[in-house]
Order: sequence, then C-alpha cells, then structure tokens
Amino acid sequence: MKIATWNVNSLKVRLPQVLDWMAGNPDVTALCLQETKMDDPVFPQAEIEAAGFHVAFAGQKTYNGVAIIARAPIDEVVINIPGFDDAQKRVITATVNGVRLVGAYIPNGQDLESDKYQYKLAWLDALIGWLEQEMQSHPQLALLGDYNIAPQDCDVHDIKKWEGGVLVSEPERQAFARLQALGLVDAFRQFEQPEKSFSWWDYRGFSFKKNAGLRIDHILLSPALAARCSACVIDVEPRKNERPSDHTPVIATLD
DNA sequence: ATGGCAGGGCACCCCTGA
Repeated sequence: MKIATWNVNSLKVRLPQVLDWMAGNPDVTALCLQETKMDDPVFPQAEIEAAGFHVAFAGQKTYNGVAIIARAPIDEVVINIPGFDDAQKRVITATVNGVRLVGAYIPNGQDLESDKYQYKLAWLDALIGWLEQEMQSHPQLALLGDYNIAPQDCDVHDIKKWEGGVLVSEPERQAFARLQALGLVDAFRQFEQPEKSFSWWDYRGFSFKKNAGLRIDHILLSPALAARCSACVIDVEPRKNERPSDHTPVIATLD
C-alpha cells in the first residue's frame, strides 16, 4: 500500500485535480489533505464518495481544514490534538488498513516575533506529547502533512534567503528532532534522493521553473512502519497543472 | 527592504500563506 499527503490550498479549486491524481495513483490507499479551506456543511463528501472513496474531514471556513481520502474504510477518527484546545482544524487521525494515519497541517508561524510563532511552538509541544501516547496504542503510525518546517539546510533552495525566519528556525527544527526522538523516521531521507528535492514552491517569481523551493511536507513513520517502507517520493507532476497548489504530493510505499 | 502570486471573504481591498 501507499500513503500520501498533499496540501491542496483550497479543495474547492483542487477537487478535480485530487480525483484525477487518485485515479492516476491506484496504489495509494490513503491520501491526507491539508488546507481544504471548507466548512463541513459544504465539504464535497458526495462527489468523493461517488468517485468510489471513503472520506473523513474536519474543516473550517477560509483557513486550515484537513481530510483523509481512502480506498479502504476509515475507522477511529479523531479530530485535532486531544487535550489541546484549538479553534483551528489542523489534525485528522484515523486508522486505514491497520495503519494509524495522523494528517497534520502544522501552523506556519508567520514570523519569529509573531504570536502565531508562539502558537506554532505550543502546538508542536502538544502534538509531540500526544503522539508519544498515540504511538504506544498504535505502533503502526504515520505522521503525514504540511509541517511548515524545513528540517535541514539541504531542504531549502537558498538558505541565505530563509535563515532567521520561520520554517528554518532552531526551535522549529528542535521540535522536528523531538518527533524523531520519539522514534519517528523521515521516510524521504531513508532513501537516496535527488539534490534539491522540494515539496513547495512560491507562486511568485517563477519559483517552480527555477526549482526555488522548500521541503516542508513530510511523512514520518514509526519504527514498525519504517521497517515496512520501501520507497518515498515527491510527485512534482501536479505542480505543473493548470491552477496548481503551491505544494505537491509526497508518497510513501509500505510493503 | 520590498514585492511578487493565489485563495477566500467581503464587497474591491484586506488577510494569510511560506
């Protein structure tokens, strides 16, 4: 089976691309979506189910919103981080084919002086604390999503342009390291990869054409899942679509 | 140092993203 993540930056705009992508990737058992930007009453559940998929979602208007689309039943759905009071819909967790999928849209943080940056760090604290427990009860666990963290300088097209800002700051990278300290493994870095592999490119300034991007979308796997993982790739094709999302899918293959 | 795209809300300029 394959599991995947994709920040679609509005499911209203991107639903046809998502359904096309699923049709073209028949091995993908479950796809985690971020930034659906849709409130639950207007979520396109009927269209997705009519295309033959199961779906679970937690949305809000304008901002955030997460969902899981799957070819198998979606069980034990949990919305947001248990015990962490959050008005924003950023996490959806569910079990598909025996794998515990945590689909997350980690806050951006805006800038290091912003309240949103403090929210990001507190949010990451809560996520780490909860995942530590969740991994106990669900050894086959994957954390997939838009982390808004570039873990290493090689995940940034031009570190000089980004250093000193969000996405690369030391506290954010330490949070990423704490996730790894739980035993979670960056699936992408388990395998040899092309240099300058990115998952996001700014809409402005022909960034995609210049490959001026960041690797901020990740799949982290528990030890039991990492042992089953035989590949992890970034699929840049959807970034070439008409009206693309600024992010592109990441896919992990589990044997 | 700034703005540049894109989406959505709201009513056309503003907020947010990364």
